[in-house]
Amino acid sequence: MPQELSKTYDPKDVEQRWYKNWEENQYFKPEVNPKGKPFTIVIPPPNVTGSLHMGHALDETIQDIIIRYHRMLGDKTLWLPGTDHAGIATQNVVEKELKKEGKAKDDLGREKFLEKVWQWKEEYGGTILKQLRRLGASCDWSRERFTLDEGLSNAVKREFVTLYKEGLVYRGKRLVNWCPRCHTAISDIEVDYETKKGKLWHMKYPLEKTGDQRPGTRDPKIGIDYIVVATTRPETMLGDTAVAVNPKDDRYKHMAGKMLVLPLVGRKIPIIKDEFVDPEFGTGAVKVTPAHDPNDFEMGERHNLPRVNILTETGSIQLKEFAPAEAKNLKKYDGLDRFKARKAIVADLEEQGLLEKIDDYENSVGHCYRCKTLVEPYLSDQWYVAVKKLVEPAIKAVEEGKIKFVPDRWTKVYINWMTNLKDWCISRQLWWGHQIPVWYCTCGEIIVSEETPTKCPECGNTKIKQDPDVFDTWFSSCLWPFSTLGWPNKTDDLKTFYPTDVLVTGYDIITFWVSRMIMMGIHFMDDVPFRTVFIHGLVRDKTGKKMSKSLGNVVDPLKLIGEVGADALRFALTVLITGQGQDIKLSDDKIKECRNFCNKIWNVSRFVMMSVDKDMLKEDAVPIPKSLPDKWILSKYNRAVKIVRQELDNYSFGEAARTLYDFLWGDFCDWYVELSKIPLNGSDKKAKEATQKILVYVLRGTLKLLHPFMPFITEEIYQKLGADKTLVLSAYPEADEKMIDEKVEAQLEVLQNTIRAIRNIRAEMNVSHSKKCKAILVAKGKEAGVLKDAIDYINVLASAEGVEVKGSAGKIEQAASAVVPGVQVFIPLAGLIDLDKEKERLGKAADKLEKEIAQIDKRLQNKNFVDKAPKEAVVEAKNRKAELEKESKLIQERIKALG
RNA sequence: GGGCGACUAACUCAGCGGUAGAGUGCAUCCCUUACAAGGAUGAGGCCAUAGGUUCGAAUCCUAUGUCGCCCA
Repeated sequence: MPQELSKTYDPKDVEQRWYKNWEENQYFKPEVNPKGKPFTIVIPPPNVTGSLHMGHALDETIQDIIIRYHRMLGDKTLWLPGTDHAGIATQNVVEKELKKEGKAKDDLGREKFLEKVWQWKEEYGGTILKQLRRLGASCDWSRERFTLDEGLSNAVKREFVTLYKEGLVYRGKRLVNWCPRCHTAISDIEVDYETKKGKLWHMKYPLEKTGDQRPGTRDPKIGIDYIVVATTRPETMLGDTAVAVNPKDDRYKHMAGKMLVLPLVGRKIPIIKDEFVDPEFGTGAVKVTPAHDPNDFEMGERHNLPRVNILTETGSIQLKEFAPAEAKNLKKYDGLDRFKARKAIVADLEEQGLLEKIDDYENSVGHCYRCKTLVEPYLSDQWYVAVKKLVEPAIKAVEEGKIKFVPDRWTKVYINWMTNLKDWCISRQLWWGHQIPVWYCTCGEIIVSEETPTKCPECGNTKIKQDPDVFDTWFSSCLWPFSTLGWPNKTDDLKTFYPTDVLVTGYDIITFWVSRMIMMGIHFMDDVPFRTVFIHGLVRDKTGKKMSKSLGNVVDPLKLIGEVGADALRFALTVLITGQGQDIKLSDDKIKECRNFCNKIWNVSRFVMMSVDKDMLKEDAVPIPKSLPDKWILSKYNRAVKIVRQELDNYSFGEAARTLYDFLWGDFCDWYVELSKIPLNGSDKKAKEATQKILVYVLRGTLKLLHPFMPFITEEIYQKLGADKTLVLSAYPEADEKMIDEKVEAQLEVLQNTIRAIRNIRAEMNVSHSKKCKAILVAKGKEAGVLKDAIDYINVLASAEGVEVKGSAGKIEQAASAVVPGVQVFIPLAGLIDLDKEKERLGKAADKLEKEIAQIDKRLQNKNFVDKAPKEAVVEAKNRKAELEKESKLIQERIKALG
């Protein structure tokens, strides 16, 4: 009985139905393979505010392929899902919501605001995890975690308190990257630098008047000597506490040690000498603002300069750190935004004749990676991780191969970055996150504790105040590979699943996340967090541009899933993965190609189901091949199994997908299925039965091979074939090496070549498909044997009839002909062939052969080649030449025969 | 300024020492009882450039160019 299947594959109901089934049956729990060896991946936790974009789609598809493969290998496989609380991003989202109601977070207060965020999280936060299900991700949802969970919060407290006790975290007043819009510090790597066109202002700083003035550049208006300094940030001059020159700079030798009077402010500042100053830059003299520039900060340290913080947290001028007399001079600037202040200050300097000139200048400026606001170097109290001790073992682990980067080139990037790592600012002036477990007492005592203290242990005061800041989100996500498994508790999961096996992520967060997990994993677990890091490229649009909202080139994976199905999307992303981990250019064409592939799978399955009795569909035994095509497809199939397994083991996902595509479409559909139609429609019952069994066997095996890549369609068909359990838990096929038979493959190639030659002649001679043609095949030995057995196949596949196999050509004149290795093909076309055209066709074939022969000949005549190349290479070349010469000779004879 | 990567058919990319490949597109033919989301056939490439290593280089090395990333 033929099965009833629609003519095209429709993924819509299939995908949702199967995911529900899998989830309900808890197939994704590691416990389904209780005896297997543990295999673990933790998901790079997406932002809880996020929704699925193409980058996720690629990342999760790769992980799902690995996970499903290992599950089918019988491993005790865990893919642990979850989300990240994403401090700044989430707080921003909720603040925006509040703004719509005309409120700010300070109107609510910390507690109420946090309630709001939690509410928001409960309502909208899970979206991305639901979307992962649409993609087919086989995560163990019973183990889902969130970085602000109670357990993970405890882990962060343990982390901080331990590091504090070890002296690896400290509090310091330093310059941080400050986002005036987010009102928080951000770490060095959260700053994006952008080259922008700006100005270089040249300002005159007058020398303090003393008795023995030396000749300098005399400004007649001011009447005293001055120094010109160049700056891109004129407004920060309010905070200048020195001017620096290079000690080797002769121009300023006489001025060092003198004092200047800072314009507008009236502060007396020294001229100092520092190697850091580049004499080539500007005038060779630079203003030093220790509170507002990282380099100046360091210079300030070296020369013991005071720091004057001139900005508020929102980036406006503040006067509270100025001396009273100075503040009085500056009243007009108080509260001005930094950009307005710049204008005012430049205008005032100009008015006083202290602005020499303004040049155009390009420099790179830091922006907040979250909100793109210009970042301000800002002096404030922050907590830092002293990374030096953590970095060393983290580098060593990678150098010793305990962690392997795939592709390997990322190793260098990682080590290079780690080597230059600076201390990590971990406090953030936000509300959403893990509040820092530090309490301050009025007596000056600092209490660092996992438990919330009720009073000061020193003075007994109960009015202690917790640090209002929270931790950088990455300070919690760097624990992810073990905090999610229960750490700091010694849970069974932790024992079983740590270290995890693979981490899959894009190269953009090697620095943010991967490196920090390695540091913390080694530090707290005494073992690496994962053994392999698979780094993939980023998904770009079809022209190679980054997908972004502003460019309007974002492709929504969910929309695509709705249109073509998750399987097609997954497969498109997978086939585009390259060995070098290049960025992926996703195009509509590729998506369409993969949707068509789904359809191909669907239809060949329809064919198998229509061609095989229902009870035979269920048979799972390895079939016994009868015919040459039978042996051939089993050889090709087992070869594919072997290669795909190797490729999956080597993380060559693109290769594996392409191998399967080529096998299923190129070998199975184009050849075996077409060849199978002969025995299926023939009278030889045994041959028919063998073919049917092989069709089912190879199809079922291929579905298994494909399942990690395309879970839905494969399960749907697998079940339609009749199965008593899910494909999710079936065993991944193993190659039977005995079935791989090169001789058989070579024999079928003779058949393929012959059929292609006949088809070619027919096409060139415009013989319509419906018109059968006669064919005479001249061959000897093995080739003759193959062809004699294959006459029925040739008849059908090449639309021929009356095919003869002969030992020699004899007299054949009115015929088109072709030569393939071992076989001469003649198509008698009495009166139909155009002699000139046929000669031209043969001539072209002959030319091609001659060219190749000449090439090989050149090699063989090279004495060095014959002497030095491996013997096999020489023999191969000789054989090849002989074969080509034979073909060439036959064609030449043909041309002669045509006259 | 330092580093990394890419440059192969019209397009997107494989291949990474021994006869240049795929998909799409194009051209021609075909609605042949799995599939027109399909089948068949064909055209199309001094593998960026210049040196070098090698018997032999798209493949390894060294420069150069163009483009793209990362770090300072």
